[in-house]
Amino acid sequence: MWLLQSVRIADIKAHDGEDVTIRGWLYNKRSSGSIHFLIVRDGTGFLQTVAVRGEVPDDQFELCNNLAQESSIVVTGRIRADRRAVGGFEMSASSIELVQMSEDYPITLKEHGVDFLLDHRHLWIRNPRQHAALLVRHEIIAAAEDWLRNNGFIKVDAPILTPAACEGTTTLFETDYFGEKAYLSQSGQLYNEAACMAFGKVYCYGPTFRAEKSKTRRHLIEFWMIEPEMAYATQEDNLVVQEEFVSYIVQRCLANRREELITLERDLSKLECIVPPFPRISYDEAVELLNAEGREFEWGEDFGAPDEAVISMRYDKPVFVTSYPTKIKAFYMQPDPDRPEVVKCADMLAPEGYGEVIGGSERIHDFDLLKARMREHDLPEEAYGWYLDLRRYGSVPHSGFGLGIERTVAWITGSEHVREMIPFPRLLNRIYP
RNA sequence: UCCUCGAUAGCUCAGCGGUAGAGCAACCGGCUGUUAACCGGUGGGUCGCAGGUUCGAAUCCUGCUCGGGGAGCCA
Repeated sequence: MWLLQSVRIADIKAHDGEDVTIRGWLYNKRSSGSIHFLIVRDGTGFLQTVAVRGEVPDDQFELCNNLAQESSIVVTGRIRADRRAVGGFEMSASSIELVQMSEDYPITLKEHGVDFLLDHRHLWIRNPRQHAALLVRHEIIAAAEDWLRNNGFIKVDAPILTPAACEGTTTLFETDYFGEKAYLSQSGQLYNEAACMAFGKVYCYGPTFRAEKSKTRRHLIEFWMIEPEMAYATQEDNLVVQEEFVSYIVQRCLANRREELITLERDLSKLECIVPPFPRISYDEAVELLNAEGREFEWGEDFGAPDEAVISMRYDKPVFVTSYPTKIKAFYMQPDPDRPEVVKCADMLAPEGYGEVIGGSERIHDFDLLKARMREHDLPEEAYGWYLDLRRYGSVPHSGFGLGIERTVAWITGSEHVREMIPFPRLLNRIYP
């Protein structure tokens, strides 16, 4: 019964004046002859404990001389407010019990290189900044699921092993499925479309895999996506849902993870203004804008990262870029009936240059049109028979989108790189630890 | 795949033709209010790998390997 009896450092303020026991690890130590300052972490926070010679048993005081970083210890003592302690509270220790002595913990409090830290990711996640970012990630996922649940979406998960590509045929991880080829999922969307015809509003949350040789601060080989899909929803409905959804997530992080955002030195004013409605700009307007900025961009090309940055930097909220050319978008996107050369879609670009966090569209609901588009894209009809069925039995206009979790975490935490936004990143040529 | 930068002590780096350095970490000692504590001492390196130039290479040249940043690719 340790877990239930222990006090969590996160709740320490409620125990001012009480004797409590903390079960944790030694984050750092400062010693001064007859006094030791032990900074203990327990997974929920950090607490300075003070061990004074004479106030703890002598053998335990001597133990502190040799106590190494990340040794596991159980500390008991009285909690009291003290301005000299980071966090405003500290513990006067009465007993220090060693669980296991750590030896030569590799990650020191000084600077380290990226390669070294990634090789020690299993330990790096104990670091305060990494810890804070992953707590924000947790909040983002919880907030997203709460919003969807509260708005009538049913969680219907999609398979990871799939018989055919959801999108283009490049960049898939191939595996063997009892003698047949199978691929790791790139999106749960096609299955979501089936599910939304059964449940109305659905979502899936899971990992997706891209075998792209991308080496940028915005790309992971394995990343997580949350994908809502709605029957009888137009692209206009889709955009309203997206701005409500994303605003809720941001405001929840501000409310519940303010301390972590402060640890990460995030400028909170940049998040406080994230409320609906979000600005919208059409692809056509974006092209004009880029040319006005001197980037020589031709209609029909896809935006590169620098182009997205130019567009998003003009706004202090996420911006929707709508109506992309049909040619550069996925086969299932609904062409605009008045202008078939563009589709009813939108990418949501996060502010401050964080790039695309959402891609969404209205899907084609007409059987013949979908079949024609699949032929244009050379997709094997036999693998997509079930998908075409959805246009055969009660097809209706429907829309959906996918939110990339790690890019969203990077934006909300104000972080440089998505690799630190997931506990164990899979990167180009890196699958350890 | 392309451009670009890099690889020296456990870590972060300096040294850039004349036989290897610092800070931190480790270990020993000192200190009753530290905040990446501080002060003194000790140990620790085939200078990524393979060739070449040179009297002499961590240092210059070539190739390779690995990594960073960027581009491309990328709902």
